Amino acid sequence: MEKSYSPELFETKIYQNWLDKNYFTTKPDGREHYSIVMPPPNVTGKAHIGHALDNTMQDILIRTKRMQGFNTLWVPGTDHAAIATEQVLVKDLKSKGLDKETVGREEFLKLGWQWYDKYANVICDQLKKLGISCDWSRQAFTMDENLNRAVRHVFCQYYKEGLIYKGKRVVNYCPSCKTTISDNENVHIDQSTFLWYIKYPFADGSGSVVVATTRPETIFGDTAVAVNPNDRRFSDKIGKDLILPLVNKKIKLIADDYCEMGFGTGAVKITPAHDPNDYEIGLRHNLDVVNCIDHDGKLTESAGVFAGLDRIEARGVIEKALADGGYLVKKEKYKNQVGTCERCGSFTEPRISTQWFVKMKDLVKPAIEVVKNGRLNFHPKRYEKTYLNWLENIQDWCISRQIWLGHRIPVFTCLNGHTFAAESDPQKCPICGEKHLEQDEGVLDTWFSSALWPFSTLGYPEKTDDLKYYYPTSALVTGYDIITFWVSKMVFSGLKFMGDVPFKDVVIHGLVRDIHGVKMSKHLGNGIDPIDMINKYGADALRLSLVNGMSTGTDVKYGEEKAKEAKIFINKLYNASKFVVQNLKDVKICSIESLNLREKDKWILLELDKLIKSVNKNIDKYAFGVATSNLIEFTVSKFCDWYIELSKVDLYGADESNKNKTQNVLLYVLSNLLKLFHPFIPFVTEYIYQELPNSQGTIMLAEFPKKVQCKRLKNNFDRVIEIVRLIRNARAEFNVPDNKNVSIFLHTNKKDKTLEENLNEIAKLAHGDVCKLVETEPKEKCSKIISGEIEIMLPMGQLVDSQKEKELMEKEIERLKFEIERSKKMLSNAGFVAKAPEKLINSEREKLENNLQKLRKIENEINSL
RNA sequence: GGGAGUUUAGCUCAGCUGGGAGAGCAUCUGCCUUACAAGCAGAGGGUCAUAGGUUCGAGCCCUAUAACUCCCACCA
Repeated sequence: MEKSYSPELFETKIYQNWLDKNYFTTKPDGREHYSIVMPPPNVTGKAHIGHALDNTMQDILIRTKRMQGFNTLWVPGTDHAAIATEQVLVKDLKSKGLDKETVGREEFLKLGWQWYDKYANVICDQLKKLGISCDWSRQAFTMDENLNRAVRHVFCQYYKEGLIYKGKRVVNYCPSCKTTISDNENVHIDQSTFLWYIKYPFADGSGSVVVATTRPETIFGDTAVAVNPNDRRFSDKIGKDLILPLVNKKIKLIADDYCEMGFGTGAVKITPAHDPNDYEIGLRHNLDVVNCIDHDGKLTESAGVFAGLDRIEARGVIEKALADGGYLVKKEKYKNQVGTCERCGSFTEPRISTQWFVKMKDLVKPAIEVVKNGRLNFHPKRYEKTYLNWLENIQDWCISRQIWLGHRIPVFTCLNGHTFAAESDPQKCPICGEKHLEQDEGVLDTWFSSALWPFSTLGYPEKTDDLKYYYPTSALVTGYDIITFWVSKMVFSGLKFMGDVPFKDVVIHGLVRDIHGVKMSKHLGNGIDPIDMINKYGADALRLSLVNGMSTGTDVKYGEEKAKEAKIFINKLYNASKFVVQNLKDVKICSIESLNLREKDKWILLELDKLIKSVNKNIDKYAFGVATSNLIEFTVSKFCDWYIELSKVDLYGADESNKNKTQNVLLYVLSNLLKLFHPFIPFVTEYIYQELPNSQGTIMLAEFPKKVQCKRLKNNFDRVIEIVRLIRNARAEFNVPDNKNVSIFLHTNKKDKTLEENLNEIAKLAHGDVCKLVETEPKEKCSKIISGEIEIMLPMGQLVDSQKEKELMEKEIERLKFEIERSKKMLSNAGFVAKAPEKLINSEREKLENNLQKLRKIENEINSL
């Protein structure tokens, strides 16, 4: 083994070896399956720390299950992220003085594919550095031809069943991305703005109505003013004409329940083309729909002289015009929320347009059902609420986008006006035979294809063996931010087209934030590049640092320090392993059970057994953070601090039989520990495993430990640990430095095999030149410590300050008295004695007895001083 | 407006169905002991947000309050 832990020396090599040996690829067989589909990152993106977390968690599951003997499949892939990519391409064209239209759709799509091809493997290559064990031979892309087949199949199925319709709606529109976006992608942010109070005079000159609005620039789209039907202030005026300021058009004062009497002035302007509520009101009252903002976000000709103004600039201009005309009553500060585009951040514009929709109400019912009846489980469970809440209030899904990249809507119209959907490009109209067909201009929402991911990647719509064997998948691992976007869509799609849930467990993790809890962003420059971390600390350190101590569903605060710490720990594991390996050169390997085990061996094996059970349990619960803390705690505080230190007595001693026992136990514990650690830190565990004398093949395919293969592990070794601790404490209290050896004398009235067996060990760990059991007190002046039946005597001679000794004893007496009081109080509580479990009462009585005994001994001691 | 989460040591967080408050980092002390100074040994440090309640017993359960965070929602 190399002298020190240097992941850069072996990580890449090991990964290549795994790939070469095809350890990640799999196909259906007779075993039980365990499958995961990777949430596809954007193909043009860079791996960020969130991907690292997401994929590490999946890899932990896959590696564990693989070692447990399952047929494990992990399908990797990428998403085409149409809007984002199109934006980049448009910008690129612009820099060359071109635009989409001049290039043309066909050419533009070619550019798109060039772009996708260029990036196809960038992010996946980055993810490979993490060590993830997915089946790269199945790498998918949401724009792949077979995925397109799935998309069109599903679309046509919906279409046939009347679940897809084309409709006029007010939808969110991003004037910067120039496309419709779904409600999900429309993020509301708080803004400080104003409420403008505008006077709308009655046409007959009988006064006016004042309306309050946050959007004066939409005045040109007003086709009515509404008040509440129960509002007395207006009851005699309903139905009268008003003059629309600046436009001088007549509009009606109408009554509609939507208006709240208490808000603003009680009157609200109605702009059906630019507000979903107003649109509904417009339908009820049969109002005109006037578009006053176009697809560039500029005022239309309906704004007369103001036409062509940008909607945001227009606000000030209109305000001035209104003021000049005497229409502006007042303007007051106001806080509200506005929609912004998730991608580009610009204000979205509710705009009336014709779009394609999927009817959601019925589609979603089974998706609600499976969560309620437990066929699909969220971890942690509380995220079921997010999911259910969204599905129960579902609106129809706007699936059309006005861009060119992506899956084009497979709807065609012939010259005779027949419209139909087709799975493959048709030659003629199926109704009239007309050959001249026009395809719908729009493309589908990216999520339309991602919704099919768990089965489209397995071959759908073909009924493949993969699909039969690996579907439904076992778990989906993703962030909570994507539950409504994606998880819900996969669930109803899976249920609809496969007749079963797409996965049984949804494992939710949080966002990775910076060390102060702030969301990482390019803008703030607080992002941490996972590839940097890998280069500096190794992939294992990155993985461990992301997962250790995390709890599912909660945000992770992450700083470089954590990777550093993780590397320090792995270094410790590495060094411990190096120690073991170096001392196994002459080992005669035999089964643990065949050895005549000593107390200390049983002790570490029992601890290992507890660890194995806890790791298994916590991986099953997706509590990876608990599993790693337990692993680390065992490694450092049990294996390194105690067993390895104890082992030196035998390894450097003369007794061959004891040496061999120790060697075998070391080997057994270490190889089990490595296996348990492997899903979390795959590289270093593989590296070390290959150095072990009993390793066979890769650790990846070794059996994941279920329990220690040995019975009768009960032991009393904790007593030895306790004694060592007491001696160390005493030494520290009396300022006896570690490099000064002191003899250790133990006295007990009972025969104590554990002690007899471990005298050398105690001497070694407590820095004694010798450790002896004695019948009587030695002649030297000793400091005495009581541990139950055992008296520990340390002849520290002149090092000991008897005053100090007395103080310590008094302190101990204080403590004991306090404890005794406490026990007495509890035991004299009638309620406690009557109702508490017997076990607890007994242990309390025992404690009291012990403490009383100790107290007597120490009091004797202090008196004799 | 609706919903969820958080509040425990100086910092970051564990604490599973209620039975004597934990870890890591940081701080202090001693040690270069032949796996590891990226280390070892020891120590200090907490009214478990607040107020009530249930219970023999509450960090944990119930009720209210406060602060912070997030998600959802069409109040002009």
